Amino acid sequence: MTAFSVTKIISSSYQDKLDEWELAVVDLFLNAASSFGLPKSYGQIYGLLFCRDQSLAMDEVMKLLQISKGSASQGLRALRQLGAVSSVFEPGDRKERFVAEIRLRKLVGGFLREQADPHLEKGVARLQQIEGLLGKVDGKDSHHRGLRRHEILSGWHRQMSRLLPWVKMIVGKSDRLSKKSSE
Amino acid sequence: MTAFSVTKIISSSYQDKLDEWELAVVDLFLNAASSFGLPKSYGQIYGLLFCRDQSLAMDEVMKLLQISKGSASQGLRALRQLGAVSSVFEPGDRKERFVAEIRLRKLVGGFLREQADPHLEKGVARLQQIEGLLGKVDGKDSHHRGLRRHEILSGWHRQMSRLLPWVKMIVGKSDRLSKKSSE
DNA sequence: CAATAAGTTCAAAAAAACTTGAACAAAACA
DNA sequence: TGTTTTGTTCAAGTTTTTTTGAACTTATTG
Repeated sequence: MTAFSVTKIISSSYQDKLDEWELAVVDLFLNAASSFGLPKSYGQIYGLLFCRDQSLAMDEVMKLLQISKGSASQGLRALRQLGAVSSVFEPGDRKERFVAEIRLRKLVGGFLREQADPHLEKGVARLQQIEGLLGKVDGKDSHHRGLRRHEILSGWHRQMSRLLPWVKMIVGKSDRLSKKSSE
Repeated sequence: MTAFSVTKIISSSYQDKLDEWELAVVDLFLNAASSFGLPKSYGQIYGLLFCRDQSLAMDEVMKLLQISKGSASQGLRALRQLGAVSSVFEPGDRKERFVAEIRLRKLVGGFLREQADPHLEKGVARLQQIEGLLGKVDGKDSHHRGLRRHEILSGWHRQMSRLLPWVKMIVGKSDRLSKKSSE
């Protein structure tokens, strides 16, 4: 390897420890990830990338956060799938490098697409299953009760389906506060 | 104890096993609870009560779902706290009995109040903490970057604070589908 | 082509979350 | 007041989830 590869040059411009405020931001996202039902390491990784102007490669993420190769690899993949992170390739470098998506609308949209939408789809199947089971029910009383519950659940499902598009619309429609594209 | 206490009379009108469709509904709520970050047993308990017209007492919930005293007690308490379940006292009975809240707006409202609102409040504190740490930062570069990130996070916080009231409004504002108050 | 580098996979270890049940407290009864 | 019923608490056990790291695949370099 050349003594002055792009990797070396770029890497050398980073410290191997975080500023205190960066640690606080990473911790903030760690907690946020937890409460969204995502692994903490995802939050840490996103938080780190969120703090940085320059893209980071996987090994830098590992070193800065002191997490394993496996966590870094899986976390970055999942975050990209969610649209929370995107990868860039610096020309002349083998490594894949990552940057955080900071437009809230994109983040919320990705989360809803990957987490909420699948649940709604499974909901349809479940409602049909319940409908099926209501056929072979013993008592007439229970059957009637079941039908009423099925109607209620269908109504909820419909309302949730209506709500999600609104959420996607509302988030990110406000006046700009910060200068650059934080939506 | 009197041979014909109210408890005995009420209890005897219940089977000790669920209909198939009820099992499916319980399972549906078990999964729903998981994906909202709540323990599965909370979902089961809510699902059971959701199926029933009559209120159930804790021991009946335990028997029907085959869960422990501890789970039943904690689950019912948490669900009441969330506004997903309310308790009623049949006159002349010592036991506390429970019914499910089936108005979606109440459910969503309770969930947001108990889960989302606290996070937003903690968020304020965290933003202040970060602001504080930005004071004692070494490099001028990092300081500037930190300020920009703080602005972004503040913007997100503001937007989320705006979103929640909308969600509470939108859910439950639709035309009625079922006859009785399922909102 | 061998050697090196980047990234993925997955079984096992570690950590976190949930459930259980026995001991305890509080209230109602007789 | 002593007994019984109802409900809570929490340490220990169980289950689930997350993380780790060694082995592996793929791609690049010399």
